[in-house]
Amino acid sequence: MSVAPKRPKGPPLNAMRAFEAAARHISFVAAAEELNVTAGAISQHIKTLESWAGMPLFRRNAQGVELTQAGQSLISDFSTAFDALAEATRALRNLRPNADFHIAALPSIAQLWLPKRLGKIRARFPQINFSVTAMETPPSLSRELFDLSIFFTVEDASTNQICICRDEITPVCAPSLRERTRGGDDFAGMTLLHDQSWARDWSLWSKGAGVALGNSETGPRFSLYSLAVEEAKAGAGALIGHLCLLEDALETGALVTMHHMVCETGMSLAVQLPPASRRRPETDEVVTLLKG
Amino acid sequence: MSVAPKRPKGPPLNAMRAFEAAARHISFVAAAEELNVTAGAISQHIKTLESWAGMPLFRRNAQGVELTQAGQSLISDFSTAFDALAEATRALRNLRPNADFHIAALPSIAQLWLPKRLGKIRARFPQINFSVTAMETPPSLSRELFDLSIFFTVEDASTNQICICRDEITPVCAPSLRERTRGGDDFAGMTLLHDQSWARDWSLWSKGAGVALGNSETGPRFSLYSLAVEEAKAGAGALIGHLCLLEDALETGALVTMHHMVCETGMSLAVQLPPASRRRPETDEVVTLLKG
DNA sequence: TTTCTTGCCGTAGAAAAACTAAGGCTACAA
DNA sequence: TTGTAGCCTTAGTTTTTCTACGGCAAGAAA
Repeated sequence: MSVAPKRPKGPPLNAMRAFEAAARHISFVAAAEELNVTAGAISQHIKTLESWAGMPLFRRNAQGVELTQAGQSLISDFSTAFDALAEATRALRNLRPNADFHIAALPSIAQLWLPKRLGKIRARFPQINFSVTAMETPPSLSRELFDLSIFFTVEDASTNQICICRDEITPVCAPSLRERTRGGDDFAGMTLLHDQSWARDWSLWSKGAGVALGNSETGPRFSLYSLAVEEAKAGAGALIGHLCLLEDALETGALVTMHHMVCETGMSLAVQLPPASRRRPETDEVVTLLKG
Repeated sequence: MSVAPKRPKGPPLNAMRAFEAAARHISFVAAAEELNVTAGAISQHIKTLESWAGMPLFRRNAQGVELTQAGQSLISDFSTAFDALAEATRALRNLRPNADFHIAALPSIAQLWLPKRLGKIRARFPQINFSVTAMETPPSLSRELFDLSIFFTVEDASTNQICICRDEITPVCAPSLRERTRGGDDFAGMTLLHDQSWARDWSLWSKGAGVALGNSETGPRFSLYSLAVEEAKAGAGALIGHLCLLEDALETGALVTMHHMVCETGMSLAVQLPPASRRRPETDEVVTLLKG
């Protein structure tokens, strides 16, 4: 007879969210990072959903996943739904008058560029808690609860993006080291300091400036740019300076430029905002203070 | 410095779902029923959400809840979001070729009216599992995973509603009891059987037919109409018969009508369908078989 | 070839969330 | 006054969810 006693249950919401994130990134690890869990958790969620649906949604390859036909067909419905849910979440959060203001930024920006501006912003909005989350890749502002993000990106015409300054690079070092190469092009004997995630910087500048380097690959690597900056200040060698990140150090003389050639990387330090409908009321003023 | 290490977390999804349901029904109990949990669970979810938001969303009165200003302002965003999510869920479920087909129906309809039709439907779609869930109030077909519902409702012009027949009532009893009142209006000495949720039936008919009843309130009450029907068959007394539910019993002679007056209740036995975009492909044919 | 790296899987145990059950309170109606 | 309807709270249990860690396969690098 099969008169079921219970209402038919939908799949677990968290599993759906995991699927949506994984489908958007086409990667379990990326989804895991976005949701602040381990990849194993995502894997389990997806499996739950697949068993609920009765068919696989991802094809697992050794070097990554891809969506199956079935998975493909769901992505737009799910994205729409979770967009709407993010909107609702934002509405919920914005009920609170002085909710925390969340900023996402590249670690180097968070450490070297932001503090000075943040001071002014805090002074302007003393009742609001500003919190800064450092991360390597920009979060989706339509999904996550960040009120703005600051990263190096290529400029686009979007009105949600406010460009602060071009990313310009040139070698810098401690004053005590400068004399050796003053005016000349002799980097051969110099220790070159590298940032892990900006490994191409030295060769980029070398090419742009037309200056030959002994070997642009060798030298200590740092996982955080600010560590490399500290080493450079201590006289450990030459560093490719991103000028906008070194305002303070150059101003105080803790670091000095080593060459007159300055190259653009093609990126810009830019503020990214959520869609207009979802912004916090303080946003515009905060942006103004960031620019100033 | 307040450099937060973790990404800002949204509120728990289940709490949001609970809020949405509670806000839609303006009742924790109704929400609990829809979500198949206890009211206590809803209460906690709402509390979680309120503490996340930092302000109350419901005002608790002794005889029910009402939304606060803040709660009011959220309802449309949340409804939109969960509508979209329901859509996505449906898409997910419809991936499976022969997924179960879920029917919601009033208990009396499920027991007395549906079985005969369901037999034909099962014969037509042998590979599909049809399951029937009995409930007192129609589910929201845009939220829950039912493929159609069958209830007594007032007719409306909606294309999602297919009217099967008018609800007509007249007293019935076992043949052995009929002689006493044959042709006459003497219900005074008769035991009147009542259905709990159709308590007004006897007085409705009495008024419509112009027949005085000794006391239309007294007599055994049954929580399920089909129990009352069984009692009536056994000769326990007179029952207000809903003709469309008694086709079988009248045909086989297990019950007979007691009076020539038949009243309409103003309701109709009607099939309700989900929005067109979300229907199962089998739906139209199933409806045809239900009508036939 | 061998070794490294990346990204997913699986499992076991731990942590957190969600749920139920039961008792209580308030307001309204009979 | 009693009954009923609704919601609340708390405690304890069940279920879900997550982490940690070892494994495996494929491509890249040595």
